[in-house]
Order: sequence, then C-alpha cells, then structure tokens
Amino acid sequence: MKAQLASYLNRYSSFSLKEIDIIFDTLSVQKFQKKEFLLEQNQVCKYRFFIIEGLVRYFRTDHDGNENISLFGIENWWITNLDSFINKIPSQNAIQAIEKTTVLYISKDDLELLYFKIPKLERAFRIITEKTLIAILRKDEIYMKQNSKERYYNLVDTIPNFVQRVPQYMIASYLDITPEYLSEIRKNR
Amino acid sequence: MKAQLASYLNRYSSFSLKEIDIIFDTLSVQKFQKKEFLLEQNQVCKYRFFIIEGLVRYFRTDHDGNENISLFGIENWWITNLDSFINKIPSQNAIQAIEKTTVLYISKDDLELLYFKIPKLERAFRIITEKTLIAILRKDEIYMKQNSKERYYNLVDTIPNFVQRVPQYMIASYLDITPEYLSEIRKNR
DNA sequence: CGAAAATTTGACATGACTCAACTGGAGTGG
DNA sequence: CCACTCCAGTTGAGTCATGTCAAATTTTCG
Repeated sequence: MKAQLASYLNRYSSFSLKEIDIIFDTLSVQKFQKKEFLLEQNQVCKYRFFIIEGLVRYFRTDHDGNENISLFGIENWWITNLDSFINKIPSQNAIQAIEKTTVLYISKDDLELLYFKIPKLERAFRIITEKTLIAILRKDEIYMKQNSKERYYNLVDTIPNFVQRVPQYMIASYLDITPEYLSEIRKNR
Repeated sequence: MKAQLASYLNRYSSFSLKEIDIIFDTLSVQKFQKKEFLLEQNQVCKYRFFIIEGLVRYFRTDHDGNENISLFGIENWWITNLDSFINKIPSQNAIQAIEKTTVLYISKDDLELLYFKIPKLERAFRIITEKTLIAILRKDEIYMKQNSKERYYNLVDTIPNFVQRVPQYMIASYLDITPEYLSEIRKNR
C-alpha cells in the first residue's frame, strides 16, 4: 500500500522515502465490505479517502427516496465530500462501497499539518485538485450536449468494463436516466 | 487594481506587501471591449485571467453552429480553460467579453515561477481550485435534479441582477434550455 | 430611421418519464 | 439442494416536458 501511494504521489511531485514515510504514517487504513458506508448522509465528512482497491459511489437520497449518484470512486482516486470536509457542514451525500474496498484516509487537521511539514504535498494536492476539476468540467460538457443514448455509449466506450462492475440502475442514476429508459436504450443496439 | 488583488489573495493566505508587489508585477493588464475574445476556440489557452471588472462567457460552438455556454466569469474570479492551459492543448471553448472587461493575466511559466518564489501562492491556488471545484459540483447537483423552470428561478434567486446583465439567450444556453422554451417559462411566471 | 439581433408566439414532434405488471436470476433458510 | 423471496431488469401503455421550426414582434444600436 505504501508503494502504491508513493507511486501515485510521485506523479505530481517527487517525494523522498522519508517524506513518503511521514505521509503514510499519518494516514489510516480501513476496509469496507460491499454496501458499507464510508460516509453517511447528513454527517460531516471528516476524511479524505484514497482508494487503494475497490469501488464506491457518491450519492444522495432525495425527498422521494430516489438515490442520485453523482460520482464513482475507483482505485487511485481520492474521494470525499469536499464541501463538507472543508467547511465542516453536514454532507448531503453518502459514500458507499459497491465492491469490497480498501482505503487510506486522513482528517483535515492532519492534512493541514502535512501541508505544513511537506510543502511539496500542497503542490501535489493543488495539481490533483486541478485534475479533478478538469475531469468534472469535461464530464459536464460532454453530458450537457448529449442525449441519454449518447451518454450511455460514451461511458461504455470511455471506460470499458466499468458497466460490468456496476449494477445497471446505478449507471442509469449516474447518467441521469431512469432505469426503465436505459433498458430501452440497450434493447435497441 | 493592486489593492483589489491583494484583498482577494489575502482571503486565502496572508501575503506581505512585498509579496503582493512581486505577484502584481508578474501579472499583465488588459482591457477587452464587449464581444472581444480573451481566448478563441481551437487556440491553446496561454493565460489564466483574473477579472478585475466586467463579465465574460466561456462557451463552445458545436457542429451545428450552436453556442453552448458552460460558465460565466465575473469580478474577482479566475477564468481560463484549465485543460488547455495546463496540458497545452487546443481549447474547445472560447472566452468572450459580454461587458467591457478588465483583466490581469499570467502565463503558465510565470505562474510556476511565482509558486516557486512564493509557496504561499501555491497554497492560495490550492484553496481557490478547491472552491471552484465545490462550486461546480454544487451546480451539477442542483441542475441534475431540477427541471428547466426550477433551474431558471434558482439562478434568478441565487444571483439577483445577474439576468439583467446577460442576454436571455445566453442564460438559456447556460441553463441548457432553448431560448424559446425559456421565453415560455418566463411568460407563466 | 432602418437593419440586425433578441425575444415571443404557436403548431407540432419526440425523447424521456411514470406506473404497473412481468421475468429471471441470486441468495437464503429449511 | 430445493423452494421461496427479493431485487434487478424488462416491457408496454399513456403522458408530459421540452425541443424544433417558422413566423411575428420587439428591442437594440449604428
């Protein structure tokens, strides 16, 4: 796990072994079974989670009880409710394991401390956040301009095998399509 | 302008007068008339723009010639095509002044240099990027779950006076509604 | 004042949703 | 290891929100 983290972080800035040790020692490890929650709706999100292995969904349950997925998190991604984490406000979203998932996690205070001790980490997170922003903006642009069918096949083409890892109704929710209509789409090619 | 920049940056980290001087001296100033382009579609976005005053739109023109606005930029916001700026790839989007607009701008190399000279600036940008990400995610969530009418009145309520500053067809484009249908919506309260 | 651009109006078309019923497979307990 | 249940996925009928297109009207601005 330390090696995985090191190779991930070194993509963004080069860290010495000693620095990696400090960072790794500040992180905690936790395993979640399928369907376990990393974060419950209406709780303050106290951690940033780095997914070592597995798959999670980030979603909210609305007034009518519909679950609405806005993100998935996979290996080598950070996942958190940033708004809740930074501003210490209750999260409108939950984070739940779809597969058995192993994460490293860190609290806000510990992360700030690390930024202070290892400024290069602040740089790494500046870049990571920029990349995340770019990814979200790309998704927005693509999805704004495409109809349901295009969105679905875009996903299928962009991340092959992904639809195999996730139940169809979750894909539908993520693409903002009803499960019934997605079924319809799939039937016609 | 220097005072405005200073007060903006000090929201995120505290900078000495000397540091502000260094930063300000690295930035250039430019004015754009209404309809002038800060960035043309298919060009590489060479700068990050900080809007001192005015209003711009960030949009792409699709194959059918439809303009599709995904962002607006107003006073005290940075605007750029981050993907293009960072990865030096042609921008799918243009940035154009809607009102007479004054900006400060900086190139990637100069910004990197500043990060190096003034690490606190890297911190500030880490936080700014996080805030931007939070704003985009909030927008996503709101808009995913609301119909056209709700989206429109949400915008009207959230940023009063904004709809007065921007032609209606641009609001429609931003909200992903046809101009005709937005007109319909407004008619019925 | 006149031309061009923005907005509105109305008729019609359709993508996507709702709801309810059905099918099929996966997991569980007896 | 069978029978039962439960949940995901499918199907179909009916409906609605929103889009398209074309024309009329209003506003903007040189």
